[in-house]
Amino acid sequence: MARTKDPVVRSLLIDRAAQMLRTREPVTLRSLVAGTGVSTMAVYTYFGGMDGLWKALRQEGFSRLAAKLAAVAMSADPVRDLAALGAAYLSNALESPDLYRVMFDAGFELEDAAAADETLYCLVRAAERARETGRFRDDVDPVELATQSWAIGHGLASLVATGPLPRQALAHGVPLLTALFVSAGDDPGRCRRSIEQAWKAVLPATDELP
Amino acid sequence: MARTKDPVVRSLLIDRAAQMLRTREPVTLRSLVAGTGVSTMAVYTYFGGMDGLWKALRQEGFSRLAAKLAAVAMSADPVRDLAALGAAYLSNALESPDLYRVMFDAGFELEDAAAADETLYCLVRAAERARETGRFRDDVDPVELATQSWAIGHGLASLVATGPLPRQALAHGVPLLTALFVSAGDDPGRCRRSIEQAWKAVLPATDELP
DNA sequence: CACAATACATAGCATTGCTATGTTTTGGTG
DNA sequence: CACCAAAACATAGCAATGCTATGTATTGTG
Repeated sequence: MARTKDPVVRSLLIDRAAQMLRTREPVTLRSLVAGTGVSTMAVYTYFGGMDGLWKALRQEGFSRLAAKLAAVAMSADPVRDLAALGAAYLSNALESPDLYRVMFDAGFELEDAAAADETLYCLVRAAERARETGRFRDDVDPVELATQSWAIGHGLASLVATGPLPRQALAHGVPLLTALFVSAGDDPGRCRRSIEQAWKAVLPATDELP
Repeated sequence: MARTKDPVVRSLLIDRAAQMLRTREPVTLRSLVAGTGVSTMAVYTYFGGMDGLWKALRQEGFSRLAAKLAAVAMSADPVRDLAALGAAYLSNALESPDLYRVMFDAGFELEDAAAADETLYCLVRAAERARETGRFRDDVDPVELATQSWAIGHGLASLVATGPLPRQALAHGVPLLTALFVSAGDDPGRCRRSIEQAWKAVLPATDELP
């Protein structure tokens, strides 16, 4: 027996905040609602304050990342797929670096932690397939290998997104992932071919080191 | 024919800001100068504003990191030294994670960019030595290998410092660096021994995966 | 229809970073 | 040594920020 929240307002605010991040406008309480017709109180009824908005924005970032990873077509070559997921991760991070920074900001509190797990499990499943098809050794733990791939991807994405490394440095992902997958048991030549193939399909712009 | 700045005040403010970061107190203009006897204007005469303070704080973070890396004793085993530098990097980042986050915040503007280069050159020199002593192949570019080591270290440090991974995940550095250095030509068994030796000397707390 | 719970709008508060204004110190110069 | 201008220093006040308190309007339910 009360008024119900309008989900349109909620997603409108999140989308607008993401857009303001992309255009580098400072996202403040008043600038966020300016022009939308809603008042500042909306941020409190829907998110409980600015902190809640940032948390929801992190969630949105992980949801978009999960969608990008889910859109990567799996093939008969699980190592290629693993590299394609890594390249998609980098592509997503560099496509909207400010949202990526927000995703990994302090606290790392998410409304739904399953979204972050989902992104990791994409990698875990590909690693499992690589082990089942004999590309990786039997003693390789898919979760650990996926975590290590994540560390490589996040390291490159973060260093490029925050400035110290240029965009072309993303190409370091090829030798790094090759080294990791070869250490997991894959044949060096075959591994390199799988990875380079995936890289050019997903990150065609940055396929050469400076 | 004017008054000169007192360098003591400058370093006092930087040290106090670093201390407040460590104790998780919010670093604001007024809270920073509270209790120090100096007024808020000091932040403007010495740093030109809060942005300048953050920039100086980034510089301080890189200076401390450079000191930590310089304190790592070099040995006759360049691969061990390279791993020891990586472990020291992780150790420094996790010792004061808030300062580490500030170092890689937006913009990445430094007062003296040479400090950041210095940290990378520590790794480059070790990689060069590894190549000269035959541990790495001749076609290995020391700068590229150092950059790739940096990406691994930053990825792990960032994921642990911001929350998603637990402290024990730093141990992933061992298999990751091993994979990278083996891909550079080092003998697998010898490489693993060199890295584990360095790891236990610098990061004795986190030498096992969960 | 009536009511109460909740969304929504407005106004005001404490705090933030910053600037304008005045005061004091100090380093070079005749 | 006396002078003075330039710069450090102190204080007050401003616009903007996030938040809360208060009042109004809306709507789902009995």
